[in-house]
Amino acid sequence: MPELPEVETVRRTLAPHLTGKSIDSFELRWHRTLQRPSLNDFTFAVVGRTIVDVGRRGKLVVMTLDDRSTITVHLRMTGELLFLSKRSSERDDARENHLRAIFGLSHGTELCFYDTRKFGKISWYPFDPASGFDQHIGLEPLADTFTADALASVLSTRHRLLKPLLLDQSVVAGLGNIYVDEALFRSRLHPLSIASALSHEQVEALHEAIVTLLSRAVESRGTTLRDYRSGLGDVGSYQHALRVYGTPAGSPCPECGSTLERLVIGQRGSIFCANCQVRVTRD
DNA sequence: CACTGAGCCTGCTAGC
DNA sequence: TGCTAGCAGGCTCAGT
Repeated sequence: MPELPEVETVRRTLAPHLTGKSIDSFELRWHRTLQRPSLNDFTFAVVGRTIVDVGRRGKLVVMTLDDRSTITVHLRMTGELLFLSKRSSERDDARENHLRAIFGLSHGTELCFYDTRKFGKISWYPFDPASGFDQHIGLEPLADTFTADALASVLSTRHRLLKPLLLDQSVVAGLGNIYVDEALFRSRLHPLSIASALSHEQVEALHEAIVTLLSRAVESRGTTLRDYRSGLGDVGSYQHALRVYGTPAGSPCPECGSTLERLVIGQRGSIFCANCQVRVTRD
């Protein structure tokens, strides 16, 4: 499942190939992949424009066009954005039925959006600093502005369970189930802790864990458990560095050896060590 | 404000 | 071997 490091890797691999290319055509093969606006309006807005930047905000890939409007792509669970240097002839025939959208680009290239489970979304937003695509996106964990104090200020007012709060994209952007479980394990915090009850030292440990984890995962070009590929089709390698995610409940904790537990918290499977990870509930 | 559950989807797997 | 039921997961929306 692509989270921040995977999306950042997609962005980095696509950027040199997409920047400066113009969009010659757009083909939509699954209508719900296009979130907004309508197909007619989307096509009118993007065809003929040039891509001037490929950025990222949280888990969104953000392509800025020459009129400052933006195309955003959310990969959700199984989405893949692949750049192909030879239009259609390089496509994988076996996956043709998972191909949801195709941007025909200049120089005979194309950008394909594959998405097995059809959860991924493509949107277009006109340039508008007052109501852009990122109105409800929270702190950006790899930005300079993401400090321990900034994290403390968003946690301190929230009387919510820590894990669902960290998964909330309007609070911190880019974390998903894998990196939240890993960050909580590394910072020795129990997923059922109450966010507002954390001490400043505990927030600092959590901040340090998030930043270190995401930075290293980006360096490893992301985590490939099953579907994830970069913009050029390569797998990541951070799955080898995961400490608890993907481990079956009942396995020994890699830190203390006691039994790892699994709970469903906020409708998400969660793996943790009740011995290492302290449950902070006193507010 | 915080939380829960349904819905969106398909492929994999456990169990028969 | 072949079948089915259940699970996985990010996010949105409706309801409590």
